[in-house]
Amino acid sequence: MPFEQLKLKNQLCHRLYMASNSIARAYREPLNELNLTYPQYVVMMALWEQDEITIAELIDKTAIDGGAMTQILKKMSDKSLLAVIKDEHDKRKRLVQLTQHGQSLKLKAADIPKNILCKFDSVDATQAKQLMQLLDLVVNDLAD
Amino acid sequence: MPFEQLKLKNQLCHRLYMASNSIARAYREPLNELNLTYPQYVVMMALWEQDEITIAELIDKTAIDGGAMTQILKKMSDKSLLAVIKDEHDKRKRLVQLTQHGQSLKLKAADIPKNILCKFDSVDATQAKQLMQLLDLVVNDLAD
DNA sequence: GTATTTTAATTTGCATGCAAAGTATTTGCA
DNA sequence: TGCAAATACTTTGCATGCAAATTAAAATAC
Repeated sequence: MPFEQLKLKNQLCHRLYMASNSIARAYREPLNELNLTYPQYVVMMALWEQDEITIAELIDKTAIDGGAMTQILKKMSDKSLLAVIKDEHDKRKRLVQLTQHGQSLKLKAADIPKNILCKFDSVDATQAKQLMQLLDLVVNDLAD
Repeated sequence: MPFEQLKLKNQLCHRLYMASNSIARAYREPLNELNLTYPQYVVMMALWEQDEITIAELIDKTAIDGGAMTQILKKMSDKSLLAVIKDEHDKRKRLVQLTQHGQSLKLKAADIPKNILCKFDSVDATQAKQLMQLLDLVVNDLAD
């Protein structure tokens, strides 16, 4: 069959595109209640794990684009979720620090993962873990 | 361990986010040579499979947002890849039709999938198929 | 047969993702 | 010491993804 490799049903990239958009869409409602967008939620998760890190470290952990990160942090700062402060040791760097409000939001977010997971009727824990491992392989192979 | 469910390393959504962005980034270079963006490439693949379909069908096949589709088709039309024509039977609908140029681009695109696949050192064909099946489960479970 | 509802697209406003250019510091090296 | 190269961010311009409002036409209801 000619051009079989160009059919949409055979494209891993298109599956990833759809799956990524689908799951981001699924997060929209619960995140709206926290007044967070999905990338902002990712930033929050990174900071809940480790607070007061540089923007570069945040970019490394989240894989969010640097140009976008500046804007995202500005909006989050405007919402008093975090503050961006100067690093006195290296004035090129800036440190990101959660506010009390930002820290306290962790409690309200705690139920979100479970509420998303319960939408998966066909994917059990084993398959989810397997999926994550395969995605890690993809990401690593494509890393510069 | 408290809040384990909020750690980035446990988030399927973040894996999908990174994998989807990574692979879209990998397509950028080869697609630049065809003067196509990734969503435009998806539209082309859909049309190479079946030409002269309605915008709604194209949205259904590609899972591209309707609002974005209008803009994408306009740009592709400006590049003479396709034409959007009225459906005489139902004046609400519009049909998308590849131009000769659009059709001929299929030949130049034929090698792209292979060139992307060869970047995957750690993912063999079996794993790729498995990954696609798992992604299909995710997409189906999250479908409205 | 006309009003209501549904369907198909477009438009608008906001939030990224990304490449490329620009700015401020710090490093490293001659 | 002095300056080129590397770092850490920010800014800008373009292309979506998405929700919500809008427009046009067809399908249904009464």
